[in-house]
Amino acid sequence: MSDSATGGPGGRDPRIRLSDVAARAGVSNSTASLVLNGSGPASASTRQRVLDAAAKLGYAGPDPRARGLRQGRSGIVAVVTEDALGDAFRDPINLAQLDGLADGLGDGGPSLLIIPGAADDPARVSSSPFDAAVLVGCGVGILDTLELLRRRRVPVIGLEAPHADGVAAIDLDNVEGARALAEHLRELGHHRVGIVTLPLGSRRTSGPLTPGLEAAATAPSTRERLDGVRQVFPDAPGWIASASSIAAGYEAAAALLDGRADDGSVGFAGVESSGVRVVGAESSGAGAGAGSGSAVSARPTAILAQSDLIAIGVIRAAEERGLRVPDDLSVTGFDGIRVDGLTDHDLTTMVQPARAKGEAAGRAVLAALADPDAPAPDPVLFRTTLHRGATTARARV
Amino acid sequence: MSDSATGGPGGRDPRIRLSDVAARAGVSNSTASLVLNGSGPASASTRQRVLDAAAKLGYAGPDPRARGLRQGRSGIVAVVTEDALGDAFRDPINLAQLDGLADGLGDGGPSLLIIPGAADDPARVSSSPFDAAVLVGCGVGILDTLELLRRRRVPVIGLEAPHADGVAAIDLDNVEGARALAEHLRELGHHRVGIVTLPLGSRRTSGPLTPGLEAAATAPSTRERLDGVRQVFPDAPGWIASASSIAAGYEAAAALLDGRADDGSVGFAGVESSGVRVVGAESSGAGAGAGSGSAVSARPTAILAQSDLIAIGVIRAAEERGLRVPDDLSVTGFDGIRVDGLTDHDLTTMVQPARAKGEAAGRAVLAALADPDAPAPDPVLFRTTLHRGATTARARV
DNA sequence: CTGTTAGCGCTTTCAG
DNA sequence: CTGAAAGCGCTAACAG
Repeated sequence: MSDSATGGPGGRDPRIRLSDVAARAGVSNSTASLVLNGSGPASASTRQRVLDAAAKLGYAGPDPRARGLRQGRSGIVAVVTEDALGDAFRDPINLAQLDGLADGLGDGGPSLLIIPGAADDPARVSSSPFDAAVLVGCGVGILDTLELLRRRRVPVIGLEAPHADGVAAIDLDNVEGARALAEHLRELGHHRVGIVTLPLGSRRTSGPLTPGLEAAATAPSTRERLDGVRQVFPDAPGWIASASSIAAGYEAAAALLDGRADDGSVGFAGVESSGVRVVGAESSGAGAGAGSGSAVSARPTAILAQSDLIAIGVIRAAEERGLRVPDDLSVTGFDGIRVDGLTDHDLTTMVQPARAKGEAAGRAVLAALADPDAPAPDPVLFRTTLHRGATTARARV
Repeated sequence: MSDSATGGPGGRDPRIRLSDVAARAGVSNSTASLVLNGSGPASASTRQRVLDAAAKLGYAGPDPRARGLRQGRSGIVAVVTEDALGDAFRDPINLAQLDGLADGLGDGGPSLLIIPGAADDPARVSSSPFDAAVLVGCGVGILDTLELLRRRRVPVIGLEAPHADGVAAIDLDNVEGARALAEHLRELGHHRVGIVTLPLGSRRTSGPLTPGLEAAATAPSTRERLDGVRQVFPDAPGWIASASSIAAGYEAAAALLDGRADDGSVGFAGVESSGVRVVGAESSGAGAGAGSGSAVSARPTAILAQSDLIAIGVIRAAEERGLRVPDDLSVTGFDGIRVDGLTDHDLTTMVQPARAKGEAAGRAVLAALADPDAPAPDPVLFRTTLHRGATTARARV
């Protein structure tokens, strides 16, 4: 009875160690370790004595730090995002992916360490222990970070991240999805379409989509979705949303519908950028006669939004201007988040298997951990499926 | 030139260690450590040699596991939730808190390890290294986990979590907020009000709010908000939502508006639970005459929802039944998430400083880490403020 | 079946 | 200003 362990909990005594348990049970450290981990044979009596001692002392289990050092792994997987935490997970599609990732890692599997803002502070990945890293939705702003991860000899999985040497890629067929959506609109007779893109890179600037900016886009999904649209509508004007959010979509659509997309980009109806200010239907009433050519009916008849949240914002902006969706304006989204009562509309969109992508990433992590010497596997490509909702209709001439 | 370090990156060679750097620089381990951490004086030339060696070898910095073991801390803070990941962060209010927490921990501060589903699997907290734990939005399902955390001698911060010995509490004045909201409705002349609550405990059951269930509610915020309402409307019937989501709010409101809240709970207008089926205005048309007493106008004139997401679902259910908000039905929320275009309505709600709460938790973590021997500080109480939106109006008699 | 021994990679006294 | 040595708490070989 010389120890005070049976005293009240929460004391200031140091944490109970394995050696304390072993001593009390009258066995060696290693025996205690074997018993507590179930990783070795032990006689029933020894076993019982160790377990009793552990229970009596309130042993919390092996210190994860020490165990991690010894075993060379920490049971942690890092989730690295370029953006700040709030920005990265505001869009439910990312949460769905994260959910899938947690599932894919399994029940007893590693836990998730969130490392946001890697673009601004690459060194963050150097300070915490983890056995693998998953890059989610990153652009090239992540490359510095990637270099550090390589030095750490940590397997890296990219979820719609830039392809790079040694990175196991989980991809989405954004190009085909976006192309199909655009094709859908063309089949409905739309010619004047506008685009609202996701941010082009890590710098969250919004504004008109100029050819220069478009060429320099670095965020993989943004650029791929843009590429898909360009196969159908090579000249459609666009606006860059500042984020994947309803508010950003609203802002962008307002700009597009009010005809502010003529700053160097190709305007609607083939209007050259000759200083002609293209005016939206509801904006000022006058001013639609000064064009250089044919019927300058500037307003788009359809808008392709690069995410569902953006699309909802677009719809709101349209309706606020007295445009009915889809009668006056067709709107498409991307992602297929279950809009869960966000809006009355059944959005036409490309549904992506976000959860499955996350799970695939989880499996890729486990595979890499199981065999660290295996080369990076081939990219896994997930496909989107078109959901024909009620926000697209035949263009009225 | 006997080493192969200048060869291509990504090789299968083991990670570079501090001793490799020290050896190459021709200094001892300790000197190299001092230089690389800037934690000790060194002559300019030594310093330079070490840095050169590190750069040349591509040293990734000290192994966080080893450093953690040695220093007794890991630079990780656990965020523990009772629910699964997706459920826990679907409501933006929780993301806002998390954002605040990340901020409160500061730039060079610890990273966040997400440990969801603690109610189902308390042992998860034993397998990963962390220096402190933040319990967010937990009920009593967390108590087993809490016991493990205590054994680990880890400081614990509770964000609207059950009060317990040694837990630094960051609270919200839910009682007063809910009371004020109810009072607001009463001042507007409402008597027949319905309640849609958050889940009562870790078991996500939805259904009518019976006195028995109400008495046994364990989730702190649910129960406090309920207590606040009860100060004003002691007998108002209610329905338990299955989650804080639009869909759950919709379901619950549908039940309430269709008069399904009479299963043992007190019905509207003082109708005793005598087998009388209270029928909503729009449901079957007939059936309103069989009551035992005065004018059985069963439909509530106001609904108090325990979260904004739920409130949005309530509004949708109401509108779908031909009820105008607020003319036919007043609806209040709770939280004050910026509804960011989710709905046309300007929701009457109690705004809570979610970000500030998270920041406070972050500061509490840092304080506890700085002085582990300090006793748990007094609870910090944040207050809500009433936002009078456009979803409440005077009751029409 | 159990004990002894040797580290995992790093930081931190303490001497020189 | 630098080096030698100790050890964080645990597990994994290897003996007994």
